[in-house]
Amino acid sequence: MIEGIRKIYRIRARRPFLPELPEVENVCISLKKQIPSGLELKQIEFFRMDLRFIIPTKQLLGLINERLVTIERRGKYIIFIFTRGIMISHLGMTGHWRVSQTIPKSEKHDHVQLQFRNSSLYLTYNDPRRFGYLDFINSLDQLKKHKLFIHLGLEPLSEDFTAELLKKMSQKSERAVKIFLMDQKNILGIGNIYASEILFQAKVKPQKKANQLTLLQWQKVVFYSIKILKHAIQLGGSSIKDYRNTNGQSGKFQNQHQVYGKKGESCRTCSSIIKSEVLGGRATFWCSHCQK
DNA sequence: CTAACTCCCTGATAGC
DNA sequence: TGCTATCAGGGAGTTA
Repeated sequence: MIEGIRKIYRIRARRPFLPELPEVENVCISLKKQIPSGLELKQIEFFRMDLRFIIPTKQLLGLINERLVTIERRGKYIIFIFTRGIMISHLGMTGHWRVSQTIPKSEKHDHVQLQFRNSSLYLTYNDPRRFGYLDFINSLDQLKKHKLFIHLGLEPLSEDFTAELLKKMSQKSERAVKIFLMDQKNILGIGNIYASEILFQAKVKPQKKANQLTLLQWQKVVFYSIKILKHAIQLGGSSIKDYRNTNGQSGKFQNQHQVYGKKGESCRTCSSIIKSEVLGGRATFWCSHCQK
């Protein structure tokens, strides 16, 4: 029993912060709260340029003296819209932004720092694994043509996200439905954790081929995608409000996991043992009794 | 065209 | 105590 508890704590402590749609949404919400629109960018400092891609430093420096208009999310991307020019941020696996009201104490893996005028507000990008990246574009029109955005799929919290459309999109796909869900060309923002959780609630086995799901099963996938993502946004929103003091690692959503990271534990619905398997190179968890 | 595989990177962990 | 090997994961790039 005690060994079981120890095991759970070990897994929780080890679990990294994985920015999927709800986490990125919360980052955007807290950034918007802390950085009032209209602030003018005073300075950008680059401590290193080699993230996932080389940061276009010259172009980003062009944002100096521009005012921040707003911050938006597209899938897992954060879009900082300035009066002239846009900064795109992807957090990869371990990226996070922190806001401080005073000169920030430098931390290991800080890569970029923005300073705003007349408020001594600082925005620092930290990313240990450097899977994240920053880019620059001139306007929102260019966003649609951006090579990283041109193939992006459905926003799951939009009206386009319907079972009928998913069924149509998956008609020819022989891939496992979990891989289909995680493919950003199909749906935005669903990562490894939420894919397992959504399929558990929808009672669909992750290995089932995407083109073999019935309309009813797609309806369940859509319903629980929206429900779980919204729920996770709410929980993250409540736990991340002291965002500037944290590095984003403290969300409450992980306490809601039914299957992810629970290999060998009992299913909360039927008490069967949760199974685990690597699918498409990613750890996958499911209940073979509940999910067909 | 689709799908599968490889690789990038660091910190946590296991094994010795 | 410290060393080395292994692994996780988003997703672009490469190969089949």
